[in-house]
Amino acid sequence: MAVGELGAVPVATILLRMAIIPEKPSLGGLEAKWGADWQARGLYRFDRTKTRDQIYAIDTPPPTISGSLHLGTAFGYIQVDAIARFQRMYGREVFYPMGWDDNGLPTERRVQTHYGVRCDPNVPYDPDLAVAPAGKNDKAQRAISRPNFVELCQRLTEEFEDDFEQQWRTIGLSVDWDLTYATINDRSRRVAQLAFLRNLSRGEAYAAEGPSMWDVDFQTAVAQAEFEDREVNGAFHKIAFAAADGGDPVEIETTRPELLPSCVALVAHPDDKRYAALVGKDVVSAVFGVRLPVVVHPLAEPDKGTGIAMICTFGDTTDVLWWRQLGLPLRSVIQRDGRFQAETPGWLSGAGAEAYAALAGKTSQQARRAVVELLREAGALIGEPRPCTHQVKFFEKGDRPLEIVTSRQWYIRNGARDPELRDRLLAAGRELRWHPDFMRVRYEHWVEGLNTDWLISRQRYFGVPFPVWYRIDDSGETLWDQAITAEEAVLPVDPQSDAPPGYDESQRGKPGGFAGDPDVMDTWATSSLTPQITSGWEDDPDLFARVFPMDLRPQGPEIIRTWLFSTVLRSLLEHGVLPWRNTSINGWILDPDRKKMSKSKGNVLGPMPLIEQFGADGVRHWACRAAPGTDTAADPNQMKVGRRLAVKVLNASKFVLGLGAADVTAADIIEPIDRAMLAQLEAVVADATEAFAAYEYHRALERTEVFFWQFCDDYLELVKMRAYRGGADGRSAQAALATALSVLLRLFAPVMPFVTEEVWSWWQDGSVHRAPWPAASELREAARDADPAVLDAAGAVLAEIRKAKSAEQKSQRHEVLSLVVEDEPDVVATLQQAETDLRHAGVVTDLVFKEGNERQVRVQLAPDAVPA
RNA sequence: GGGUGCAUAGCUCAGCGGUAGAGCACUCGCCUUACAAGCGAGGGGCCGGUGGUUCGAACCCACCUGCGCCCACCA
Repeated sequence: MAVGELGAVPVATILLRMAIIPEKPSLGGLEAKWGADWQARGLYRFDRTKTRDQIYAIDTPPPTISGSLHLGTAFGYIQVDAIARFQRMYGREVFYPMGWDDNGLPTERRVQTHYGVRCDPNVPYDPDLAVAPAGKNDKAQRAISRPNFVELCQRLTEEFEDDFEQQWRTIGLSVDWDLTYATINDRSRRVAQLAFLRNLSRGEAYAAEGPSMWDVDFQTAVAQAEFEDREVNGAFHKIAFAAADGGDPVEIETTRPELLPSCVALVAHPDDKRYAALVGKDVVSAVFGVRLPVVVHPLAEPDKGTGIAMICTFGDTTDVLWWRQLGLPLRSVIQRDGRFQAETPGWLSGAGAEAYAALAGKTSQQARRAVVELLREAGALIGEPRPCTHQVKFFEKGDRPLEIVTSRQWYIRNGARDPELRDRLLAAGRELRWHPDFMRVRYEHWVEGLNTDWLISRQRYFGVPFPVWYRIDDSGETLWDQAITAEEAVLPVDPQSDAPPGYDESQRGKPGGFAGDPDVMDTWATSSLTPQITSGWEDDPDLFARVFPMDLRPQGPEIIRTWLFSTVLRSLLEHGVLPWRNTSINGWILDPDRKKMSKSKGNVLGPMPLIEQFGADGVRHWACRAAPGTDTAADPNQMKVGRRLAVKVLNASKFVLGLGAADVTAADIIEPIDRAMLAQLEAVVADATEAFAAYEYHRALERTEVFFWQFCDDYLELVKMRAYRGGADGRSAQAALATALSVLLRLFAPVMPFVTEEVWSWWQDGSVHRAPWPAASELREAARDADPAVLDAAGAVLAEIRKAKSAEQKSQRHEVLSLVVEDEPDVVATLQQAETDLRHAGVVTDLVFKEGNERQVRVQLAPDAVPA
């Protein structure tokens, strides 16, 4: 990308117009003032006449709609906004939509607690249902119909969406609010169903009956990406199995004795000599008396437990693997509600069947105690259970361990069982540009570690339904393998209320009729399509051609395996290309104790109170000081820094623009120190531009900020008097100051949009956010042949003068009677070019330069005035 | 168990092969015609540990320690 060659300002352009400066400039109220102005002007509205090469398209993460905006969320979005603002000023038309992730479980949960209701699909729809927010002590949840429940979900999310939009505007996000979408709206449901049907027709999506991880509280299947391990207390139980041929009993250890009735085999490692003689023989399970084979498998670990384990259907995912590979029978007893089935399983009889009566209807926990008691009575429990802690899989939003339940579910192929697809996904990960680059390996490890296809169906209510129905044969049996799919043109559909093609509603649930698919899609099955949703895929081909594939996907590190991965997958399957060229991964926000902020820890800081205190620019500055992917402490002390900078911008601008000369031009810049300052600024522009273009907004800010403080402390102090005085050399300072101010405001604009816009409005037409990004060429002419050392050398001498005054505890306006500066000849020659400014800035009466070997500055202060 | 990132001043972080930096906090000054929500000056560091590469290491390599995050088949 060519850097810094846009928008050169002709030399003769008038730099300093009449400025209208408020009496007392202040940061107060800038968010409201400019937020409303930008909205009224449509400043960030996307211009869709631009072509793909002129456009910069961002696939903004749709935040989950919750009660209040989290500082960590704001942190990431601010960084992206700085990039968006840079790209816009740099000449790209920015496609910057915002979405709301409002489908799925979090919303259902909120509706349940907010209104005190629960969804019961058997309850009829009530068009006049009146609900009010539940009181604190309302424990009972009223059962309402699915359509009523979904309506409440939509009502609640709309309230939150308005609130969120207001907060984002206050933070200064430059998104185009006309492009807002929600993951549950018609467009999103249409895209999700359309993409699913395409996957289905190409064989990439399929339904299968089989064991899957199941949350017994939510009563839904969950996907691999949503598991998490938690440490729980458990115990090893040593259990004896009798040998069927009357030989020695076999001892196994298990943390889940309640699964004993589900045991289908014992397994040992093929090389384990201890059990070699047993293999191929049968054993009999304790208490339940079921005859079971002893089998071998390489995944059995000789050093775990007793080295021989029981295989149950199903205790963990290894059981599933063994069950599949060894062709074992299915003996599940745990139902979808997490309880042991009421009827006695068919494989139990006699004493085993009697024993089962003690388990029927119980939860896993209750059944465990019952089984331990039965084992103890039967003398099959060897010793007492040994307490231990171990990792158990939970649904990340769940409270009880996941069970494995057999059910019919929808899947999308993700490379877990397809090496060719896996390789394509890995290649895509290498092609994508990651910021920072080390985040790439998280993606690679996830793809390499996948072991099941992506389970996309959920047995929930508020989500995108599968656009599928099933025939019911004449005997009333639902034919699950005979799916009727919706026609693309009519999407979105709800198979619970719409009839499939060729049927009418009266045939629902009847022999010879149809049944709608009862499930909804996992939220990621929709949000993996955000590029397609926003870019008008299939419905607006003109827009699609202009923005897809997009430029940037910003997001958090924890959802690389879900959102990022699934978006790449869907795009690869549907379009054969990456959905975007770059991804930027933000870091975590930690509280000042270095712990990750989370609601459960109660250490969450809201961004709005901080904006009250430090201004949006202050909070934005804090966020933009952090490198992409780097964790940052939420330290209000650091936000003071940004606020201070914003105030400084205000005051320095007031000084420069208050000089009042209306007609200076770049041709007026003649003084060496003025040209030196602009030469240094030229380098700043080049560096900042390069950094921004490489997604290193923090480097751009740092470089600009360091320059700006030096500009204020040294250059501005040195030339102040000359600028006040006017005349040819005064005009030089005025022109240089105006030039620098214009450039600096634009360099700061992406990070601090409010204060820069405020100052810009004092003396420029239009918005700073649509002004051209400063180009090095703007400064090159004025800075030609400059010696940048003049400014540094003069600044160093000024520092010596200040030091002397400080040491004597005198004011900086105190007169210096005599200043003698000795240095090497070329340095002296350089310094002489700034002599007048040095005299004025230091209040020096007598200044002498001497040539010598090393720097020596002698400062003699005037005596205190005798009080009159 | 594997992977990955971090470890520099009291705090938050830059620096990533050539004499230790910034901001905050702290100390001492200063009403100075942009700014007292300001300005100036100052104190403060065996750059986590141990080895190695190099003329030279905060920086490169190896190992170790501590913290965070991601993943793993968890009997």
